[in-house]
Amino acid sequence: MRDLKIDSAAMSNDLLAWYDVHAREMPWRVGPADSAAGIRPDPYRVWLSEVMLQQTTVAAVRGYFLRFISRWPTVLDLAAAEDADVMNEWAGLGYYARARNLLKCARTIAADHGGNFPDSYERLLNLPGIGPYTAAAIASIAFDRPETVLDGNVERVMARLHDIHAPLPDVKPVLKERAAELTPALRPGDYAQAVMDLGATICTPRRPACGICPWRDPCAARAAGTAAELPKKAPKKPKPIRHGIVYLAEAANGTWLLERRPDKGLLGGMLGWPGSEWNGAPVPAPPFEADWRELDGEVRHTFTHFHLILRVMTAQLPNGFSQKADQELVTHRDFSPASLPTVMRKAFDLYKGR
DNA sequence: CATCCGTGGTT
DNA sequence: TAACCAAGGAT
Repeated sequence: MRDLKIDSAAMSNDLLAWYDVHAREMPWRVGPADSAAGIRPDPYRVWLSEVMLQQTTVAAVRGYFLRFISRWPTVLDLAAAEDADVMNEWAGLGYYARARNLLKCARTIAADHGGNFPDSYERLLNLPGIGPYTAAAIASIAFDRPETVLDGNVERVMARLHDIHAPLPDVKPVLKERAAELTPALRPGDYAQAVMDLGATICTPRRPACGICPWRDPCAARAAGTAAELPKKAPKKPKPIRHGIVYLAEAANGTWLLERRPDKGLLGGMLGWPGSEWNGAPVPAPPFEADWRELDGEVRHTFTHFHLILRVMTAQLPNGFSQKADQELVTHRDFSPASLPTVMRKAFDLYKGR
């Protein structure tokens, strides 16, 4: 097996040359020309975008990022925000622990770091919501430090470049080593984004465009004809089907009864409809006694580790209803389906379209 | 360390 | 349509 170390400088140069021409435009990104001239992006924007991009596509993030930046232009603005405002703005993006940790992190930056992000991998790693990937991404992209990012793109590119057939996630440390060998001392931030752009646009999961890849010559999987089947992954567990019942109660004046879910667990910290537990055989749990009517149809939604089928009940919210601790009466004026997690919005859509 | 944690687009 | 996939982190 040839030693890629010998060619690593040439390879990173080839990739950067490709990136100089093909870098994708993103609202949080400083283009390669400006970056090469020494202009760094705002660390706040890099951090915000990287957290939003965790397990999430660029297309889905773009609008959320622009709305957050518009509403909270600096990390100090975000640190001073109300919890509910941030959670409402995050609604629909998923993985809601990210939003809770985002606020924790912003407040830590404000209280302990004078409003400035630390510029080293180690100190970034200590902040809530920042793991190995995000710490390396911020250190390299915002501060141009030669840290190695390892995300799904980089894993795929390295597995193919070296024709590694051992399955993820066990092989991850090996891929990290291979990636580190290629990380250049010059323009490491651009390099990090270049590898990820390469994975997103050319070295794609299916049907990689090997013919136009800047690394087509050194790629071992291309030579072996195995690129499309890499990286190998451990088989996934089947998703069970769970059932639940939600209760939509609207008062005559248009006020809705909602519940703020506990911070931990599924949809933690988000607003939702009162309802049963979600399991094999849900026990009805109406929030008040009434003549509940079941809507035709059902809500189907798939979470990370289970499928959910919801029955939707409706009744009129009585005048003078006194809510419990975690319940909220949201007036017609304040009610916005967009501030609900998607499964809850689906239940509302079923009601609206009845 | 295995499990938990969303969502929308693509194939 | 069911499965796969995406700029992962916390516990």
